[in-house]
Amino acid sequence: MKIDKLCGERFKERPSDCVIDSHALMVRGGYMKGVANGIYSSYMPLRRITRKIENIIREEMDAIDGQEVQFPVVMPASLWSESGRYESIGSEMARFEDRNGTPMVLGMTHEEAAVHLVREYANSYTKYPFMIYQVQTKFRDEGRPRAGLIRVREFTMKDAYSFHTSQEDLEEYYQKCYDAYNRIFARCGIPEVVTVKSDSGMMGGSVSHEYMLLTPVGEDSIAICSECDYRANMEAADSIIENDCSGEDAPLELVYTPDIHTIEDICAFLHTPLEESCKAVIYQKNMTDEYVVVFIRGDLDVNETKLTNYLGEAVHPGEVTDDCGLYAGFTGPYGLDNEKFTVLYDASLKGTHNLSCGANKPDHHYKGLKISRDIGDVEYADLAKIKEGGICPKCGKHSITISRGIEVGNIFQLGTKYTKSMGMQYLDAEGNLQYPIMGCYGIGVGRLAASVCEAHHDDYGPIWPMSIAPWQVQICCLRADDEECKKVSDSLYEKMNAEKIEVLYDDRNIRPGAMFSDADLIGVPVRVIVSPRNLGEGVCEIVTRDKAVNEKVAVDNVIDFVRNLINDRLARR
RNA sequence: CGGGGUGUAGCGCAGAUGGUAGCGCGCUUGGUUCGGGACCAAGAGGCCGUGGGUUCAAAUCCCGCCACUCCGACCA
Repeated sequence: MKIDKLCGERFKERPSDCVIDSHALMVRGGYMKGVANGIYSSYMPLRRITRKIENIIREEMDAIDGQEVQFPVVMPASLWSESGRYESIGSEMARFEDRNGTPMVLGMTHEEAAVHLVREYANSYTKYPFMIYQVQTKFRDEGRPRAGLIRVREFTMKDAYSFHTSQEDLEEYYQKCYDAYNRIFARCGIPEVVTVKSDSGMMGGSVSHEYMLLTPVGEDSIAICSECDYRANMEAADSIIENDCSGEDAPLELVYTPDIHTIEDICAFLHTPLEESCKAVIYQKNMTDEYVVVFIRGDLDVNETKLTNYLGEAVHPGEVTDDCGLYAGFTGPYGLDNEKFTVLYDASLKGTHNLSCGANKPDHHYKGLKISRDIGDVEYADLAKIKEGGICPKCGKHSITISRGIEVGNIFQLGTKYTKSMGMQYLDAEGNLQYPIMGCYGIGVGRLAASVCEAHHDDYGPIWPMSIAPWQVQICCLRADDEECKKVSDSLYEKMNAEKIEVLYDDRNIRPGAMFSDADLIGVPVRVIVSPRNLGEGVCEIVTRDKAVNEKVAVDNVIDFVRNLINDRLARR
């Protein structure tokens, strides 16, 4: 490919609306162009990168006996009604009618399609286990796309679905997939990706892991133990709290606290630590608007995902009205009408005493609350967000740190949620009807490309690893108007093409500075610089984008040198 | 969904107190240059997001839409 015909503009100024570097560089480098909010077209460099990523994924999926298939982008709503998700998923699923008025959807994930594809075929235990996968476009009408390719509405995803006749078999395969994913990310140039335990969300199922690239620009928060190997998504991280209950129990005492609403203010007013307070956080159930009051230690926050999972239904922050029976800023456990509201206690309140809390009437709080004495036996649930410096659920030390990460892939043990709801069954060896157990496994291709860029770039552009670089070599003919320089460059270009070396050739008559800047933005790993100055010594200069190599090589040896460099880097994993 | 911001040339932006549009980059032509985004000269390129209103006169003031974007919520 010659660069003067390469579609896409490269430019100097950082676009003002790009927050993260990978986004800015991929726009500046002519990789992509926004079409609408969260929808992009790719130019050739990005397409070559994503194609290489897809092929790495295919190799690894095939290596664990995956079968590549393809599901449709457009599906009838009825298919999604079978699993119940046509009703349960919100506006992130695009819905429309075809010309006959039949409700249709755009695929945002393909569990239903996967079950549909194999449910008649896989009617005997002899056909299990198996895994099918596809690489395809998905559309999710996200409320808030952001950060270039990190969060978009339309994207390419590899999604895989495995089917098993026992939980043990699923777990064995899950582990294979777990390892395959690690190989994929390492081969794409980001071996530093870590796995974390995660919440399964709307996918259902129990065990799941997310593959995270740790970076401050990531949009997920992850709890990581600095002492052991515990890592979990904030949503899934168990919060463990130890309370010191030594000292005298104070009596319950009503205090007049005019115009004091927040728990911080009350503790300051009463000169008590935040840890000795009981905060009320009020939610409403999405379906019924019924109030849910969560009591939690004053220094902690409620994890809404845990709350949703505990209740089995979604909630939103509650709106406290004048006549609802709750007093904003003065809600507390003592004297609260348990019949009228769903009242929950976070485990952080277990074994506490001398708590400050609301008194369920305006301008008053209690101090000296001891739940076991003043309220009685209550059930405690883990509803709190883990916090920085918190206790590690695995090793028990105060060693939790919170990091940010980009989720580049995930794997789920789905169980029988879809096979049951969609009536997929097989006959086991004893002739009994059984529901197969499923796993599913996803990787966002574009997000992975952006993540590699985010992890490996400098001020001048991306530094693509050889395995996914848009081209392997770039020839910079520094003086296209110099006969000898042009002749040598042309000949190198021809030879590389003949040798199937992926080469981008720049023989434009532009100044060296501009040429190097463009090359930096395209991020090709190996650069061959041909100039009158070098040719005067009978050499070309070979440098790598990552600055590891910078050598003068005799013109006749350039091809060999480059080929070895490429092979070395491809062999590295 | 809540709260901000911005829409003026391909890109980045300027256009106080209303008077029919300008700068830098990029693009075209010619010339001089040539190892980290050169210089000179001459050009091309705009329904000022959109619909209303106020006014003799609106990019500018008022109202409504739309789009993009940032922070937060939500998010297989």
